[in-house]
Amino acid sequence: MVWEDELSERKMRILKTLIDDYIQTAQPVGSRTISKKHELGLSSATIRNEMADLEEMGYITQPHTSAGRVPSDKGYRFYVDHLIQVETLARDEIKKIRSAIELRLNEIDALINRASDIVSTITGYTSFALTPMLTKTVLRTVQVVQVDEKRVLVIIVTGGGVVKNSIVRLNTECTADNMMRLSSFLEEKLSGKIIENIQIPSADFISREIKVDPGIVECVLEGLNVCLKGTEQSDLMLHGTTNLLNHPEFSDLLKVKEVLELLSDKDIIKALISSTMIKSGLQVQIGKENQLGLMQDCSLVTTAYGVGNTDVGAFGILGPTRMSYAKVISAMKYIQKLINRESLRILSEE
Amino acid sequence: MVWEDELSERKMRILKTLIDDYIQTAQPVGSRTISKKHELGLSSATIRNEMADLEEMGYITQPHTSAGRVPSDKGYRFYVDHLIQVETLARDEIKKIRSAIELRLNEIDALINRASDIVSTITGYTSFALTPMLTKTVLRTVQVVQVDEKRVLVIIVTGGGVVKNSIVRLNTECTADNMMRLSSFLEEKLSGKIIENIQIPSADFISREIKVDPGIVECVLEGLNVCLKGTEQSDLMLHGTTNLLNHPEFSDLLKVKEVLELLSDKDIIKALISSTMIKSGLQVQIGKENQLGLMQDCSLVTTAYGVGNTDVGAFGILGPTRMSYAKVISAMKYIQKLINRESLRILSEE
DNA sequence: GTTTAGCACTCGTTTAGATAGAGTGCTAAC
DNA sequence: GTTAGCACTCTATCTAAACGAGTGCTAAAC
Repeated sequence: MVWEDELSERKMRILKTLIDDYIQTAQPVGSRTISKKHELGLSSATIRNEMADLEEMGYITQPHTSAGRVPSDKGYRFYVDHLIQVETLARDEIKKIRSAIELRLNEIDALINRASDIVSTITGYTSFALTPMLTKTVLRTVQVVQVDEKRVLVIIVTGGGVVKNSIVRLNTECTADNMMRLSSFLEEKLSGKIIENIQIPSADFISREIKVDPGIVECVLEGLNVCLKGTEQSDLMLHGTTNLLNHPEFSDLLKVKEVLELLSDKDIIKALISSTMIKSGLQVQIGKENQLGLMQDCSLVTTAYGVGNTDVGAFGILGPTRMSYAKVISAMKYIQKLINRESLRILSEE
Repeated sequence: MVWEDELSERKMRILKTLIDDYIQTAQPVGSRTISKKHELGLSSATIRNEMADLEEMGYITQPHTSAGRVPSDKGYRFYVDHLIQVETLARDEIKKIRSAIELRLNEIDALINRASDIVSTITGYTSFALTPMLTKTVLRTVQVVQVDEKRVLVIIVTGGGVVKNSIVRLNTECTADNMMRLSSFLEEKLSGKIIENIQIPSADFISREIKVDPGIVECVLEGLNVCLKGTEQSDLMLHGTTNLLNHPEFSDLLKVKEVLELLSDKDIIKALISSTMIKSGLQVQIGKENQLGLMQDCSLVTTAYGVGNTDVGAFGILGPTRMSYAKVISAMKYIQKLINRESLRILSEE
């Protein structure tokens, strides 16, 4: 096995040209094509020799003897790590993105939804987004509201204007006055705190403090807990699922079905994305690098977004291994920057 | 053109046999197949004659000269209206349905979601459901809650335990006391009423009545309106989208893409279903009978569900024209009955 | 030593023609 | 009215041949 450093300048140029061409055409690329279409000033024979080397090193492969070469996962990896030149987005693409993001939406979920949508239409692949975990934002308000004699509604408003609520059934009746006292007690003790740091006082303590039946307090706290738990779950959004079908690698119906079925299982996709959130910054998973056996012909480009220095969610795009990495990466980076800015505005106090 | 009444007993039997067979095999059915596989006691030649008649009358067609016959839309229509024998569900299917529906979910949306899911797995087609319009249920509670100096949260709880909320920004600061008065005023005036009958009092009137700045009242009422509007919108749920791909009529990738794209446009599907909600009871739209050009090879079986006598939502299944109507219809009827019963429990006062 | 032209060879793809088979309509007999 | 028989039609499948893109190797040129 030869070291990557030993890839000569020329080999790298040839590899890049080959991958660029393959990304465009989806057809195995021959030596003649490379020497003709792209001005390297080399004959096809020379390129043939170099390609034989590249194949031996594992960067490219031959589908069969008399076909051109196709990049391997290792080839793509090298391409993404060293050869890619970041594309600048077209002016109208930038405009599209900006106008979509800068609509001054007041809900963070809507913002993320929109961002995911735009990134899928611009790249032409499938995009997904994980709405933010709100556990790192502040709790703005807690309120307990009576619905009828035996049911109350617990509501919290988090930073980002996201509202979570939960209806709980009490085992004994409760007066409006009691509820009010409980409500303002919780409001006073909890609002303004970072959600994940919140320690809910014990039901007994509260009960003594404000003279409300402990059973009732217990139930309400349970509802509150559900609300707080709700801030941990983030929703998955998908856009442009059918974009996959535009690419020849999905011309096999069986494969299409497999992938679409996989995509409709939100839990799997969530797990897949969450796992990439550990490292921050943009990440590219090429082919078999991702965990899912069924998606070995796909690549995943993901990035976390956040507020200040804390990542709260992630989004990314899914496409065939032969994807236009340059374009995808540049679009993602740009959108991520905008999201970070906007979410800062929404999630932190204005 | 011959009248439908003139279809002889024997022609009807042949038509039914043909459609039954075609539904199973998806292959054009020949005269020999009919005479052999199914005991009509007639030779293929006789059946050929009858089939020629049926073709002339428009119930069946020939894809090409030397192929068997295939039911036309008209044929399916006659089949559904007159020939179908309602299938009884298998015992384990009934069990599946019952245990899914009778989980005693407390939110109507979750119930509908589950029902839609189960109907898609049982039939093997794609199912969709429109969550109920809640405008005909009572408003249980209205509450106005202060989030910070300049923002308040308006919350309503409807019958069925569905909570809608809206955050509004005030143009002037507001005291907690004012909010409280406004909140209890609205609660007193509006709660207990059927939502669609609610007439919101004018801001001026309320302002005079409880001595709160009219600008503030105005803003809050706007939020309230958003909440009430929210009860009119029903959500669309889809299940088993990829089931479509199991059927040979969707072996063409282009068609698959078209249909999937159509399905991902929720507004179009909503409109499609809503239009069938006008008539109550189970409805079957066969082939070109539906409005959407792209879905001319599909059939739609829909039914409204409701509480008591008022329909509040709809659900249904989408499959190829060659679908197993008997099975679908029996499953749908059964589930509809269960939903009606359950939703009555959830939506009306207990 | 590197590059290139030339050539034989491989192997998948396309094309055309032949074949098989399913199904029909019609006629004549039952 | 029903059925057996037969000629005919048309599609789907199979086969073989031609095609062509691309390679590796060798020997000559730079």
